[in-house]
Amino acid sequence: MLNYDKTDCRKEANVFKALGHPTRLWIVKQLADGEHCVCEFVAAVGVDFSTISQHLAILKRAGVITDDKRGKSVYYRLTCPCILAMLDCVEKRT
Amino acid sequence: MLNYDKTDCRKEANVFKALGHPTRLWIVKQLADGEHCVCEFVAAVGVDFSTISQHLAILKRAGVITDDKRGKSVYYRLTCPCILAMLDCVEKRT
DNA sequence: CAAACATTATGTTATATTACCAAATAACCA
DNA sequence: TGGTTATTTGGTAATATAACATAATGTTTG
Repeated sequence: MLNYDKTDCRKEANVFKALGHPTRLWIVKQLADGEHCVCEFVAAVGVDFSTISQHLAILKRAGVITDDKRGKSVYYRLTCPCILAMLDCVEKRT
Repeated sequence: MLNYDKTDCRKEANVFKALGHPTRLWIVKQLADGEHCVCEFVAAVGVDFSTISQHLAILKRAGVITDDKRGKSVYYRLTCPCILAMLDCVEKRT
């Protein structure tokens, strides 16, 4: 007999939700090879600084990425390599 | 230099988006051990048949699950075991 | 074939997300 | 210090999603 607890999967679902946006997923993929700065993302994606910043905040809140302020710039990187395995899994099926 | 193609990650992001809802993620977890029928989910979650069916359709469209009609019921199962590795990765970090 | 059951589709409303702008904050340099 | 660059925050409008009720479709079984 299956048993559902509403609060059970909320936090975990949030990680997937964070990855569930084309721009955010792209950002995560770029971080696979190493850290990047916010301005690089802004230049490549071609949206407002604030939009990228908001996407980064969502990924950070979900625990997928972490940041590091050096000089004038903020650099982001993945918190854990298993994220990459997840990407591989999804790439294989699409 | 980073390069962003808008259509690039859309389909892959859709897989994550499908998993990014508490009820849908719970459903996927239940399928980890083997197939289940729609009516089992409805009974456990306590929402409308149509709501569960809609969630299942989203997961199916994303390619995460597949269905199999036998007798009066429709049984769902995961399309690929690597989904489970993704769940493990996320569980470890939450 | 028709009744009964299981699932899907449609329309609607409440809520959540997205992206932009403008303003605030922070770090460096002249 | 004052100016410039890099980033975050808050407000807002357009769009997307979620959940429900109800209607429609499809299958099995009598």
